[in-house]
Amino acid sequence: MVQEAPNKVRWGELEEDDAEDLDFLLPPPRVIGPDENGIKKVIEYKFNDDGNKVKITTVTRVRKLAKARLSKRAVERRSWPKFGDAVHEDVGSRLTMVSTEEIVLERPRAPGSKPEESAAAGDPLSQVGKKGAVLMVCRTCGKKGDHWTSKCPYKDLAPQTEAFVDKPPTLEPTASKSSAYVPPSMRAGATERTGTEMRRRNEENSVRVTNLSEDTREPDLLELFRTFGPVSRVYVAIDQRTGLSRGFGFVNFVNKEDAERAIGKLNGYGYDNLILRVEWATPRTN
DNA sequence: CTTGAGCGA
Repeated sequence: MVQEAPNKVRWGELEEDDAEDLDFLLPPPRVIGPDENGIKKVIEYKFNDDGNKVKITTVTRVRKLAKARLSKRAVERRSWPKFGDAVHEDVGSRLTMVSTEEIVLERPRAPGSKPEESAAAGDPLSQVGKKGAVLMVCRTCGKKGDHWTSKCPYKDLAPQTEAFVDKPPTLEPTASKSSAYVPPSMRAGATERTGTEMRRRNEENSVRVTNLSEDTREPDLLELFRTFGPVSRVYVAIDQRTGLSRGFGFVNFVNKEDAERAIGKLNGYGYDNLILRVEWATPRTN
């Protein structure tokens, strides 16, 4: 007869899978080292298949190579105190953490914000749409109520820096305080020229270039034509589907004489193993 | 063979 103590473990009844549950009965594993020579000892205890307690000592040698790979600075950093969000962390020895702080980026006119807040009170353009008076504002010359950007008489003109040097705007006494933009045609000394004349002149200075090689781009055309005088625009027709050049383009000159000379010199000119055709362009049909 | 794309009421 065997008297059973209530909590006594009966080895024979143990399932194999439950064996690990008894690990708490074993002494805790001990780690010794690594010492000067890189020798590290791990002593742990296990139950063997017969249910007997055994002591297992594992001796390993810490690879010197890994030690050598650490830079002096890296070793130094290990003794630093933690900082940032990692201060409250005790995971491993990590010094830093990815910050979870939220940083809000300000966008001008973010969706949902009130546009009125950003509009200056004294800005005349802020009144656009309120009174319904000024609706057309040209983005090229800034003229209000006159024309859209697409119809601007100055849109094909090259930036004329010399115009400001040669003819500084003579402001009328009443307007002397304001620094309002004065279009070149309104300035003192400007030659008499109506808007329609300017428009027509610039359309007519448009030169058509055909028989371009496939890989000719706008910068190439500009390089070729700018030797004759200031160029206000270059355009190479691109096939939207293939992205390749369609073999023709346009060059607009500021001065008609330059365009004439370019036509005379470059028509029949060999360019990229093709013979260029350069002639006046007929106005675009809209 | 061959004459342009795309913005706002």
